[in-house]
Amino acid sequence: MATSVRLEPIESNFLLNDLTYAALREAVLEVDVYSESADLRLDERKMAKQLGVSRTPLRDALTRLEQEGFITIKPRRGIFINRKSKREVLEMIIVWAALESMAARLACAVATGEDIAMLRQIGMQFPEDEAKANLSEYSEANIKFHGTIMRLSNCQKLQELGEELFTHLKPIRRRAMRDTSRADRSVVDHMKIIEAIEARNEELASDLVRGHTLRLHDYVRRTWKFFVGESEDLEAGR
Amino acid sequence: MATSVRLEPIESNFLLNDLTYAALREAVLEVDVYSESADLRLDERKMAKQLGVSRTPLRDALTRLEQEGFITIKPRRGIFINRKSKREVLEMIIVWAALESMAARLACAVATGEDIAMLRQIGMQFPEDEAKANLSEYSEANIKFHGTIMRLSNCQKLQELGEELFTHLKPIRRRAMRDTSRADRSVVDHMKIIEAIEARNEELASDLVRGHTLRLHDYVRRTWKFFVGESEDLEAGR
DNA sequence: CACTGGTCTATGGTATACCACAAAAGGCAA
DNA sequence: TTGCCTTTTGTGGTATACCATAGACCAGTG
Repeated sequence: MATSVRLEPIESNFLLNDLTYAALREAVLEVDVYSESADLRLDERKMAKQLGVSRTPLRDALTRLEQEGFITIKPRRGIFINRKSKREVLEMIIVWAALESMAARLACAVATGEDIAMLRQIGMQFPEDEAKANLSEYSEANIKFHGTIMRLSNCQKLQELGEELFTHLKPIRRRAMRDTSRADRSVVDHMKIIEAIEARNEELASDLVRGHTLRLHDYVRRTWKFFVGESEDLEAGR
Repeated sequence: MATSVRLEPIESNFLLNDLTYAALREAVLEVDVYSESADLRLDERKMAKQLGVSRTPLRDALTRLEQEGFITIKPRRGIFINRKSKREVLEMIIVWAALESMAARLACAVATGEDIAMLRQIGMQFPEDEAKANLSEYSEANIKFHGTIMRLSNCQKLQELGEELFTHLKPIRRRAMRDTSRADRSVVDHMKIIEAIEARNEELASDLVRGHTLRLHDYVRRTWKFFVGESEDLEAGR
């Protein structure tokens, strides 16, 4: 028998279309779509040259991004990064509320004690007063908190959809970050949510989560302006 | 001035990739993926020839279908139609429950009297006893009923996601159709839901809708077998 | 016969040439 | 100058040739 050497499987996901997709997606998400002057037009051939790939894998990536709703491809006209209207943002928040409140309900039923303990740990990372100070760090913990609730539901589909929504709201969050006024209230809300889940109170946990997110909805609805000329009425669910 | 005739814009969405996508999607949905013998392998070049297009628009369509989760493309291996595992189906039902219960809640707040009247009309189309008899027709009305609730929420995103889920569950519904035992219970549930929405009782409407859908979840969980060898434990949210 | 290593074939990935159409630019008559 | 028509240019769409690799196949060897 031959000598056997120890080898790890070599995993080179060297598919240009995947790499291109990843690069492009990140780039698109970085664009500050909410400045009036932002250039939302993408040049296919130019990008291909920049990335050093041909148009084919690039177009593959573009197709995916279009389907995910990040861009719009207008035949023979151009490729454009999508702005989300206020209405769309509000609707996404509503969907998020629907998903997360269901997740909280499931978490009450299926999460282990340790998982819930972890949730508490994350939620308590920043006491009320610290939250306002280190807003950026708190924001991280905040994201993690909500992500954890999704995870505790033990329902992958719920999680996936949540993450997708989250990605779409990323440019929004960047903007929301400056808003310090909401941080304190969040901390209190989170504590109550943790307690409800610890008590395995499905009804309460679900209500609290929904209420928490819908308060964000209301806040954005009342205080945010998006673009000049954008219709102010006809808002989601109102 | 020349005579001006009235002309509708000729919308020849003559983009091969779109047409290909539509055709392919329909074809894939028609495949009875739940027969053991079904051929889940797709031949790219062959399909291109059959459709009379080149591989390019076909691959575009395939990319989209893959992202929607209908197929999986394995580089240098082949293209395969996805089967949904029991777990996935159960998870989709849960997500559906989350979305529709939120929709019902919103409907209570924003739906017009006429809209609700329409909902009642759809819901009452088949009295309890008729439902079992014309199962196929009832199924149509049933779908319409739930779709209407989504619509009354006046939240497009909720609607879109619902429809997407619905499409994925299509092969499942085909199979569920034969199941007559659940029809009668549904009719009663629907009536209660209508009444709750008419009373603008958000809490109740939401609870009833969720309960209704989760009952389907439980039913599928307990009674359906998918494939031999598929794990019976580790089910969604249990 | 079992096994090893090379080779062939099928398949998805990639590059590229070309096409059709839209919009802009240019030209020309009134 | 104005309005209409032609030309040009830029864009995404499509076809196709070629490439790299997974896995089947096959032939030689012990």
